[in-house]
Amino acid sequence: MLTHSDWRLSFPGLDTIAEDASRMLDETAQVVTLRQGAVIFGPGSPAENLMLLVSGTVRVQQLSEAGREITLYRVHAGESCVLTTACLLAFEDYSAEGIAETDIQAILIPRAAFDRLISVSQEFRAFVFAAYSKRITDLFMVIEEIAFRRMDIRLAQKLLDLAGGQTLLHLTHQQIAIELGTAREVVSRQLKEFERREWVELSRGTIRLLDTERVRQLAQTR
Amino acid sequence: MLTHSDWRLSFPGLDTIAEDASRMLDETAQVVTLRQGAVIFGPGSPAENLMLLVSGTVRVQQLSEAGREITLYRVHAGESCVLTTACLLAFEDYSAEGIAETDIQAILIPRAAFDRLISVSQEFRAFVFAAYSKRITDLFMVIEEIAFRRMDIRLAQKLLDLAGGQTLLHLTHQQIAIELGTAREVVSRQLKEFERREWVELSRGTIRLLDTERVRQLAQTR
DNA sequence: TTGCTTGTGTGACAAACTCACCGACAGCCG
DNA sequence: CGGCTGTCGGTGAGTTTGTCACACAAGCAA
Repeated sequence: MLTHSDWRLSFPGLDTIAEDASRMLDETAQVVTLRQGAVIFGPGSPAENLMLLVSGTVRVQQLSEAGREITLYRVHAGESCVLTTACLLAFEDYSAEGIAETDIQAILIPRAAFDRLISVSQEFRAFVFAAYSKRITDLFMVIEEIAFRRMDIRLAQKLLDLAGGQTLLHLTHQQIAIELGTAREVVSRQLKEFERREWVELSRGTIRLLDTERVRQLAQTR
Repeated sequence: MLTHSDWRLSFPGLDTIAEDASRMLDETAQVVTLRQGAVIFGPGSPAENLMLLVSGTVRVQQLSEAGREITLYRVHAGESCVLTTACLLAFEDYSAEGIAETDIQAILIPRAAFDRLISVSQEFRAFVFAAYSKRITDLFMVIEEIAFRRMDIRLAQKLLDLAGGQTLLHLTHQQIAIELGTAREVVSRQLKEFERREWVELSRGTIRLLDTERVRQLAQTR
């Protein structure tokens, strides 16, 4: 008997959930679609739901008072935006914000249902805490990177990440600067240096990777 | 009827816990005492318990491969070390480590009991998620600071924090550098500058605050 | 005393950030 | 087509922060 909720199959850990909890999920979860650029949560608009991302990606970023930004992590399809749940249950406001990087499809589980599910289902608890664990270690990595790693290495790494196997990147230097939490000029200068070494080719709004191997070597430098 | 477990009174949120959960806490929780300097969790020794700190403080720090360190946050009496619980349930290893900064007394709640309590008690859930919320916002603040704030401002702030109302600080420059995730020389130079301005008086292993007001003014600069 | 460990001071240089400004490019509109 | 406008990228100059190397001072023990 197949329900309309086969979306659950794409969330490792939720597919094996017990019968009663499963029904509860089906009854309370609602599917939503959001356009690229939509602000999912942020200062002033606290999260009211646990969000499970079915398709698309969400970028979570931190804003500084001076107007600078840094990308903390991304939520991909099959993952959940759990950090909001802490605030979801603790009623505390967030200083970070989540933005739909593409059009997205997501499942929303309201606060009350989340609490009930946590209570009822061991599998759901495991799912939630595993997601927590991943996010928190992500945050630790971000801290380690900005505190201890050189910009050129971080930039090389980020280029590879954002390229995702492709060789063509459609990004402005400013966008990359936000990814790394640095200034646009720093990115421009580093990219120019990479271009001098013939690792990349630059043109307005795009970066072409010419020598992925060299870039990877730099990225893996400790 | 007073049980041996009045420690619970010092944990806001656990004092009002329901009868059955309360009993479960009493039965499974064990009190431990640890000496200053003890490593509570860290790479290689994953946390096996939720820890509630009755007295003393725990410093949680991140180590870099290059051997540098940064203090992420502190757990004080009446707080819990929840971030370990994520890993506790998700079985994932930690890249940070927790160190007893003083002799400490703590309550340990084993993994299985933690899971049961989460399931059974709404109050316990609220307690845990509130603790999560606080830690995560702490981490966000750390990220904002190291990414965007000037060292002199951060140093001023840290001096006030560590002084805690006193005017005498027994710390080496190296220890402060670890707090801020920077190099010892940077701290030395900044402190020397503060001394030239007659905000502090330096001597081997101690710092005396002379003009707390000026230091506070700098710390509050945006 | 002498020697050892640990903590601090400092100069020189490299990396990163800030500020100011300029020119190049794309899109749009007359 | 030409000119306007907003965005994007390049660059020099000055400051802050991080790195390296080393010198010196304070405390402690033999």
